[in-house]
Amino acid sequence: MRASKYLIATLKETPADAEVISHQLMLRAGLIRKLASGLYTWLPMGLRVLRKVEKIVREEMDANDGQEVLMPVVQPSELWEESGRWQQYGPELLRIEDRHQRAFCLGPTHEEVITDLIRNEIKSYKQLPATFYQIQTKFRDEIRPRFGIMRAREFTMKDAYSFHLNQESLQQTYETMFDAYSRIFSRIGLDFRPVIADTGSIGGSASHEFHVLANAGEDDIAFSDGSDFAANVEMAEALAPTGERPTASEEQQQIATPNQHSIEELCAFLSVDATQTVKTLIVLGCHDEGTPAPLVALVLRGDHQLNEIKAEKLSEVAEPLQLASDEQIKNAINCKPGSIGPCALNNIPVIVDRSAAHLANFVCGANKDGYHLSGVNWQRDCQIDQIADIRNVLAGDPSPDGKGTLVIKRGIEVGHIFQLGTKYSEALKATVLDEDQKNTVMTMGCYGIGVSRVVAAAIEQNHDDKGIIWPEAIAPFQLAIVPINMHKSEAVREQCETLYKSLSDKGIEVLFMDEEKARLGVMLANVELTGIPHRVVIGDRGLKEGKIEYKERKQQENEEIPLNKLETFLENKLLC
RNA sequence: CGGGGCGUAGCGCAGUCUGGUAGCGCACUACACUGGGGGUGUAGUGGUCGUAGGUUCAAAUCCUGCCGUCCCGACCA
Repeated sequence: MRASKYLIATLKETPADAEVISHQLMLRAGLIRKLASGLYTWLPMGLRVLRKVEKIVREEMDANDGQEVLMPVVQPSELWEESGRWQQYGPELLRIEDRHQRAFCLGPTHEEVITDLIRNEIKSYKQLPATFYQIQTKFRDEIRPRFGIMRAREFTMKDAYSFHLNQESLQQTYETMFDAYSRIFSRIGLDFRPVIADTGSIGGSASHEFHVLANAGEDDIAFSDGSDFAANVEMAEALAPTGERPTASEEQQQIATPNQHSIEELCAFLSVDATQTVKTLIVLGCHDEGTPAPLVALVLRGDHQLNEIKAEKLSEVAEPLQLASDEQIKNAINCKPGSIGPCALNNIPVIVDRSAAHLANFVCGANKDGYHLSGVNWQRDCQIDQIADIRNVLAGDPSPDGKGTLVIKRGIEVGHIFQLGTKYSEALKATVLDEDQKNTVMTMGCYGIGVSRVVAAAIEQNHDDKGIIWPEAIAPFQLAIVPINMHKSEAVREQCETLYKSLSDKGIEVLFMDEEKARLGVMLANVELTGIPHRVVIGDRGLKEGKIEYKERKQQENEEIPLNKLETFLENKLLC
């Protein structure tokens, strides 16, 4: 490609509304432009990168018996009514009407459509297992689109769905996909980790996320330093403290604590450590529609944070988790939220986190405004109805597999695989005839990759103060040819043209900075900003000495390559 | 959904408090000089000041509504 015929839309200054580095660099390098909140146009340079990611994903899916299809973005509401998600999904599902006032939505995911297709097309167990995938535009009306392409409303996703006669078959394909995903992200050149994950709104049982480790990530990932355990913090189990609970040695006392509400304030006021305190959260319990919600108390050690996902999974707790209002608390306990404790809560069930349950002689609210209790002990002073794991793990906690301690890092979720089971096949009655001529509901898996998000994640992980440093596998171009004073030197022009033609003919993707009179500094800055992995600078001075200057984007130093060996040198570097 | 910021040329911003000719830098066009890391000069192109209404002789500027956009929060217990 010749730069003179290519839109190199680089910006000198960082657009004011870009917060994270990948968003800034994608705008500055001229990969994307914003159309509206969460909606982006891919410019030529950016689209080349996106297509390369797609190509790698496609190759690995094809290599594992994935069959590519392409489903519509617009989907009829009837299918979503059938699966129950028309009600469940909430405002993230963008609903629209056609001219006949028929309801449709823009597809945020395609379980319904693929299941509908397959129930009509696959009738026999002999056709199973089968995996179908597409690389396609998804739309999710996010509460808060942010970080550019990282959390956009419209984005490119690879979604795959597998169909099976039974769980064993699903398990096999799940493992195949797990390996395929690992190969995909390795080939792209990312530092990633597969982690145990929650299934969220897609539903199902087993699930892994693939995370690219980067500070801009929106998820916390817990790793063991002593094994390969890795899980999303949402899912990482917090083990019960070992050993016996210390014995009760203090008497319970009521202390006046005027205007001390938060754990921090309280600890400072009483000079106690947060680990010797207990906080009590009042949430709504499970209830039938129309009846008033009962209350449930969740008790945590003062320095711990409630894990909403874990709490929601308790049968006593309403899903989604909802904190009781100040008024509900006032009515039931007759105090403000800042003074609640687990003692004498009348009929409110008390669910205690494992760590909090292990405390003795602790401090908690007195259920009376302006007072706390000290020297409190379980059983002696207050009841435990249930002990459960309801907190987030912290760095330094023991690993749930018993080996090592946990470290917490930020991750960008780029892939997610699920064992769906029969959630959708049952709802949509997707069955096949099995060996015994019985109708059997198919078992399903689904597998997603945020293709456009991968591009942003790659930049988060690979950049410096000059711009992007693309992994070779997804760089928009492999090599940039930068001439010096080409309009004044026929020799330079000839050398550049020859090299450009020869390498291009061999299939190497070359960007030839052929613009007349372009200044060297500008060209080099653009080549660096756009992250092209290799470059040669060709000028009269070097030609006279029979040398060409070569530099790799990720290296600091130039190399001098003898002119007569240049082509071989570059072919060795760039031809796979 | 709650809170806050911002909206003036493609980008980055000043001007708004205290109403009176629409500004600066980058980019872009032409020419000249320069020519091994975003160079210099001269001359230019480009703006319904987000939008609707109000106050006023006069509104980018004051008032009101709306829209857009970005950030933070949604755990005092």
